[in-house]
Amino acid sequence: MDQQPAYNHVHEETVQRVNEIMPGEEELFDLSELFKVFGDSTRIRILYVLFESDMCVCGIAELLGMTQSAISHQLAVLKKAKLVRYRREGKTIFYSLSDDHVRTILDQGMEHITE
Amino acid sequence: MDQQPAYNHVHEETVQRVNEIMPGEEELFDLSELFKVFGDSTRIRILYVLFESDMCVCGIAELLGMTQSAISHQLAVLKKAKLVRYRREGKTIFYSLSDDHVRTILDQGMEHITE
DNA sequence: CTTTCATATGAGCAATCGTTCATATGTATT
DNA sequence: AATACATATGAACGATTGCTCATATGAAAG
Repeated sequence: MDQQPAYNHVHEETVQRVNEIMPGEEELFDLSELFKVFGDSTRIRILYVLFESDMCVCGIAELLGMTQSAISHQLAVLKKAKLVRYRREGKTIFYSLSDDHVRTILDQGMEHITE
Repeated sequence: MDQQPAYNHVHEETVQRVNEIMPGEEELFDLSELFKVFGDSTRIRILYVLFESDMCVCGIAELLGMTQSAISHQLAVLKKAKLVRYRREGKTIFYSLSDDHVRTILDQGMEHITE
């Protein structure tokens, strides 16, 4: 008896090519989680601050005119995504950017929206 | 009478440098809106499909194992962000990628998560 | 050890998001 | 015109998000 093809509208060849390049479930999850982090203007502003200088939490809060708590929550998100590092100096904790992908990703995004 | 400085923890010089490079309110909004679009694995999967081939809505739906409605809603989001184009051919509408930033942004994201 | 300053964290709330379901729009075929 | 097919869209739902508020942790100074 005939086996029905899984796809009717798409060439089987195309299906195979797509399946070859499609990232796995876990990679897709991690990738979308990463971009979610960039998907908030407060977090983007924090990253732009850190482009210029390492800074403590209350410094960032002052500069952006937001509460310490709000900034701390967002830094936790950036930290979890490994976009920022931190070091302790006495009572103060200084945050800094962890790598260059941050800048590249933001620059590419900026290019897209300004064309 | 002495004017109190606006910021206590941050050097005035740093404040100025940050204000110079910080994108304006509208740019920040657009930028975060753009990255929100990448922040969903269904939309990322659609983009990966379109890397391989232009495709109709029901084709994408079949390939990804999702409903036509769900895909159509997400394509509307991608369309609004100008990440995809479309052309009509009879009853069918074919979607395709609109520019190369999509690939660069996804590649940079992938580099970040796989290191 | 108590106080103070810097930061982190948990609960709660309004707002936003992604999907489903039902239905509307639009194009070709008869 | 009537039907069929491809796509779009609006309402509704549970889930997630970003902030606030109150409080906890942690380090230095007294």
